[in-house]
Amino acid sequence: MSVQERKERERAARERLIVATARELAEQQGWDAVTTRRLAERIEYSQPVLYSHFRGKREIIGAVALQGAAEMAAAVRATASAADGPRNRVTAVAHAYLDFAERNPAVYDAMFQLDGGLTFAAEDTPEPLKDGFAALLENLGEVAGDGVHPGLFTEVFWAALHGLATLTRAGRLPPAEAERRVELLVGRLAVA
Amino acid sequence: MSVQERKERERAARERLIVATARELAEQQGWDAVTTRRLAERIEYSQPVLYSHFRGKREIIGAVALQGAAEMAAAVRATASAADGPRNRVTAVAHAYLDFAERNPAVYDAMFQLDGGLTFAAEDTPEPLKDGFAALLENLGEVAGDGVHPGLFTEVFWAALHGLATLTRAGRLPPAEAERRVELLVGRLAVA
DNA sequence: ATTTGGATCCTAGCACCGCTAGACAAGTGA
DNA sequence: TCACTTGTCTAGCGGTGCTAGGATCCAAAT
Repeated sequence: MSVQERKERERAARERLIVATARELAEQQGWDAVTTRRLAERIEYSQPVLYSHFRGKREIIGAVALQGAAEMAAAVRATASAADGPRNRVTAVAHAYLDFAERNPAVYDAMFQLDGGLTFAAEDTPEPLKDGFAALLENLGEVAGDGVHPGLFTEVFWAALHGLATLTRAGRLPPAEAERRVELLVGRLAVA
Repeated sequence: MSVQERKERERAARERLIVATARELAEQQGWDAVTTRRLAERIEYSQPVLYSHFRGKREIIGAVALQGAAEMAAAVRATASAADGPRNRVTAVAHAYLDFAERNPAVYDAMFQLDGGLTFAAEDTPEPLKDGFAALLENLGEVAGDGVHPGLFTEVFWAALHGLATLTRAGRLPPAEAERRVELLVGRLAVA
């Protein structure tokens, strides 16, 4: 059985290599540059090998997105736990979110702009995605205010952050005043 | 000179036909289905004709985006002018914006998700885009609150609407509670 | 030790994409 | 009527995601 186990290990390692390489290539040159040919060449296998791990390019994007969701959840939790008081936590979460989006634009695209074939807001939503939302909920729910459902509040806050992240990065908003926009958003939405 | 004028008229008409057909096709089957071949076939000309009007597919997307921006600005102004009181106007604007995004998903994509080669937030930004932002500013600026720059407030409000629009349509947010999210957003952000 | 069978991987190719060079026809002015 | 410009089309380039079918290699069975 040892032989089979080794093969499975190697196969899993190659799958991780594919995802990591796709992510790396996307961050370096954008998702348009992530073609199945280039990706195959980088991992030093032929194209069809990709399709023995994933149904297609979409699923590779989805895998990068899941990895990103887990990292973002961790980043949010780490920043939030270092802040004291609900209000400071909210500010910290907002910054952690926007920083992640800015520092990992390709991963952020995989999560929210591209079609990774992932299901959101449903029962069969993959765990990392649910957990990413949970990380926001944990820290934002406490400033939802009386009579406001924490989940709903988190959705609105998240949507606002998402809007800021995407519009800023696409050049729709001047980056200079980013910090003041965050302050305004947190100041108005969060009920201390 | 009359012959030349007629030709110019016909040429302008054909250009409008291209944009209208691209938009129609995108709304019917999504932007992925808008290929230069299919588009050429629908307007009953060959592919190269498209390139005598536009530099490429990107510019066609941009033309649809500009058309959409003008329509959205008109929709926002029309809805806002029918509401009395600053607060009602803000709610009306939010609904007009989200309705437009929901009813014209392909146009909204052309404006904000796809690359139409347009410049935003700069001097050489095309007029319809500036005017679209102006339409928001006119109605949102009055509820920015003391000491808050109306432009900055509008940017934040717009970002929030954009986040709601995109996340909802991409299935990231359950559509059921859309109305309550708008209420929460307007209630918190707008200073009466 | 040899053979066999199955897993693994690659070469080659399909249909499609955005885009363009160059041939061809149609209409204009002399 | 003839030359010429203008407009349009056919054909094709290099690229895309994806897959069929054959070659190879290696573990298990004889």
